[in-house]
Amino acid sequence: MDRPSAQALSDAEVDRIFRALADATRRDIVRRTLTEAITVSALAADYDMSFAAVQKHVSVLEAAGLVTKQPHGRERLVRGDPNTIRTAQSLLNQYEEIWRGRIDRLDSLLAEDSD
Amino acid sequence: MDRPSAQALSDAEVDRIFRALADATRRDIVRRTLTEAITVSALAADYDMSFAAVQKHVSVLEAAGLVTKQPHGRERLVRGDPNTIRTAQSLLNQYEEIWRGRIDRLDSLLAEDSD
DNA sequence: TCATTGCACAACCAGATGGTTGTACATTAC
DNA sequence: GTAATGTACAACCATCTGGTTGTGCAATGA
Repeated sequence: MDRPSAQALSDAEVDRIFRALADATRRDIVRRTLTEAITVSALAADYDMSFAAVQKHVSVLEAAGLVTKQPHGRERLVRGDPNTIRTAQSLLNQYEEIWRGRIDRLDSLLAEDSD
Repeated sequence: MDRPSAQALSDAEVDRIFRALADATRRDIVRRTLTEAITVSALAADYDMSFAAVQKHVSVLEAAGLVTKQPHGRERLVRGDPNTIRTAQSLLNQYEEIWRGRIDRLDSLLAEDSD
């Protein structure tokens, strides 16, 4: 089995998820916002780059579905989305299963041989 | 627990792994080479791009550790590396655990309240 | 031997990425 | 009311990315 399974993602969506994860600052933002919602400016305060740069990182994460942004007065609360993380996990699981499938095939080959 | 755990990867290494996965052609190459070793030219035959382009994709995957290239006469056998897949999985697991940790903390808060 | 095949590598190009600064605007604080 | 804060967004820039073509060379096949 493969999990309740995310409904067929397009290549572009998968691209966006992995690409969003391929940056240390963005991974850090995900990490921090998984435990609690944090405003963009509170996030930005901890990185050695401009507010606008952090804003861009957040928007890349948002486009990938890894975080959501919720308006709260003039602030925007950023929260990590565990569902998209699980989507990525299940994608990687598929590769591992393909690999395990190969092993199974080798096994049955051996079984045939010993017939 | 977290798996036998990959030995501390640098940010750059993690970047490379996720970046390599953020391209549909490269994901397809990984998929195909997990079940059997395939030469670069055999891989290239199935994509609508030049041999050199596929060569580049393979080298991105190789730099990320997602495939290995083994010389075999004038050919190069490409095989997917399940270990690096598992490394990526365990990275994603960490995020899920962080999220679960948040839940646990909420639970203990509730527990305190009911004291 | 010599043509063909498989690969490596360099140069080049358009477009994406990751950063910057600057401007504008809504919300909150004083 | 006015200043300060938090965000959005555009323009700009250097570098990276993903493709191309072309050249060279080693291994294989005829």
